[in-house]
Amino acid sequence: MTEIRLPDGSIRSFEKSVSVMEVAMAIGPGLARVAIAGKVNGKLVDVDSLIVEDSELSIITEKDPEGLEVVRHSCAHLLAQAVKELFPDAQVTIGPVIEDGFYYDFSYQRPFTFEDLDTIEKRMLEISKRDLKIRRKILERTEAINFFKEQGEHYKAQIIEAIPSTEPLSLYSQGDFTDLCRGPHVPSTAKLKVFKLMKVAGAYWRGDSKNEMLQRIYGTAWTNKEDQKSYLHRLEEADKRDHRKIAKQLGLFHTQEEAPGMVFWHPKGWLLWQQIEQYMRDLLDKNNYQEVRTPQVLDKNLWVRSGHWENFRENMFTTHSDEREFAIKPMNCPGHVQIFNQGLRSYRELPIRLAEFGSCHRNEASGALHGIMRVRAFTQDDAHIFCTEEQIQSEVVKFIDLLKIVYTDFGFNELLVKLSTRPLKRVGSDEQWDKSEEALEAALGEAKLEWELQPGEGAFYGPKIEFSLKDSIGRVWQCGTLQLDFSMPNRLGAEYVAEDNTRKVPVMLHRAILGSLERFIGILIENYTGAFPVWLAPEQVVVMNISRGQNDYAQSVYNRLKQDGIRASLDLRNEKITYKIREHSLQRLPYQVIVGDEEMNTDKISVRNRVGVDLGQMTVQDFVNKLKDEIATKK
RNA sequence: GCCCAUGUAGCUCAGUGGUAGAGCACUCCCUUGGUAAGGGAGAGGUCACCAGUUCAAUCCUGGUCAUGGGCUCCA
Repeated sequence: MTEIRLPDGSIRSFEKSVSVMEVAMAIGPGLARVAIAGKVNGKLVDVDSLIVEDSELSIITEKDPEGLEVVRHSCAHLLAQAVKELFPDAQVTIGPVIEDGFYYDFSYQRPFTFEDLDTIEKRMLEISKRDLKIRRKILERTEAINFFKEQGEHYKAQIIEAIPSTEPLSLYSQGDFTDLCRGPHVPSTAKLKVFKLMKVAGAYWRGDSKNEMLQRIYGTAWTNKEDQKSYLHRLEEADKRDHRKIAKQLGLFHTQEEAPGMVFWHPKGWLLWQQIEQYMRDLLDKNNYQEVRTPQVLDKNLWVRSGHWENFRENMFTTHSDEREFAIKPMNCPGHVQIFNQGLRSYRELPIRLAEFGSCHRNEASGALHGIMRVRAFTQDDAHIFCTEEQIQSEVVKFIDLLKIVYTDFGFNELLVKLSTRPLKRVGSDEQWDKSEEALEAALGEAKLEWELQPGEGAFYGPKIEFSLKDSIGRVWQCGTLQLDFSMPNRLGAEYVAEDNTRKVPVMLHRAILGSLERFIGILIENYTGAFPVWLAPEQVVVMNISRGQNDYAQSVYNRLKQDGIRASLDLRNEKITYKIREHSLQRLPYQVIVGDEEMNTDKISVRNRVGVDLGQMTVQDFVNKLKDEIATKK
């Protein structure tokens, strides 16, 4: 007797062992038709796998998130099969599920082309139509290795050798194609109908640049056409938001060959930057930070002492003068410690919070650069808090409070938190790491945040908390960070006089809310598609005349707006009003002010907003009040 | 850094082994027009850079630089 408990709580009994599919049949033929996999006691299995003891079972269909994953995984196999049929010399390696799809890495003598992708995709459809049953079997280790070696699949053999001998080795076959795989898979290739190959790219075997470069084919897969369509649509929408494209259209900044990874900020882009910087400056001041400024170039010796020379050297630009070697700062922390070190500090002064809009340079790999999201010269909203161990928790909590305010003000309402612990390459003793990791956990608890653990992802000098935000189309961006450092203050000789008159080393918290201003602005551009809220918009209002007769009046309106601190511009060009409206609309200006004879005669203005709504006539003062209200509330 | 793709006017992009074209933008002229493109004329390019092949290279070949997509989501 085998008792199967279903998700609705009902129990079905079977004479003996029963397969997932048999249970589905027993429930109903409709369910059996759409069954893709089963979840037995929380573990995903194939539909033909046998249940030998009393278990909890849910039948997984296309409607379940797990079902979609299984479909994607099977699509990866379908891709591999198609490639093997078309290019028998290609060796298969791995083919996992990723967000929105899957990929498969192949070893092949030449890169795949877009034409190949087309051919492969057609073959995949064809194989899908063949309705090949997908079958699982378990093999002995040596048997499996020999099987793949005979097939010339040396990567697969390597993979097996790396699998712990305690685990069973399962193989999946569909037609003539067999792949090593943990599974589960859909019961037949016919279940795979909605997929699309997206791109080819090089990828190192096991992600290590010392290994062979494999050919990776990316695909997307869905359980129905509508989902795929909406996914492709989302990609298009994201593409429209591309900060590089919008920045060009709006004249915010540019980059050029002579300065790879560095940004030329244009007047409008710099205005946007300044809004953000000034906003942060005010907030930091209110929260008892003190702003400082430290040198760009510092003697190599200091970087040796700080540990950067050993741990970060490959990312540092260096220079020299006479016989001395210098490095351009990749981080602000050593500089801030130098300020802390001036004079004898008392515990009474702590915490000391030193902030800097610190301009840093890091020599990122050329292939890592990306628009202004990943650059070599960037500015952080950086600060270092020097405090006692007892103060850590409250400082972390205060920081989190501040960070929440900032994200909300910029229009981001969802916060994701990760705690990263000690990496392999690190400085400091294990005791220090224990202590610092515990302190961060405690603070997160106090701030009542949900968080995720990332073991081994900490900085070399301490554990860290990473704060990510979600943008208007659901993309996640990691921006804020808080890193605990028990090590650098000691290395750089920072100390204070404690209450008991002994000398103690302060704890240092590295922290940023926006991260890199460059990247944050990139995120803002994409989040708002360049249509910034009034408080951020580089140009808030344009004043336009209908015709020449109102030139002086338009000029006076413009002057009044400027007097009131509104970022206005004046467009008196000899063009039709429709033409001007179109141009400024494309520039995403929040408001357009139109003045013709009517307005001139009544000393009013006509106001039009960004989405084309005519707000009617009003006085300049009323308009200014409206704008000031929107600026103050950051709408 | 590595793999692939791309680099033509300010922008977006066509195009060809015989030294290049469109639209928009720009300049000038006409037009002074009430809520997303009025009309005309003109100017503008060492076809990323450096070599090579060729009678001839923007186009073919090689290299360099830059940009874009990937490169720790392990059977």
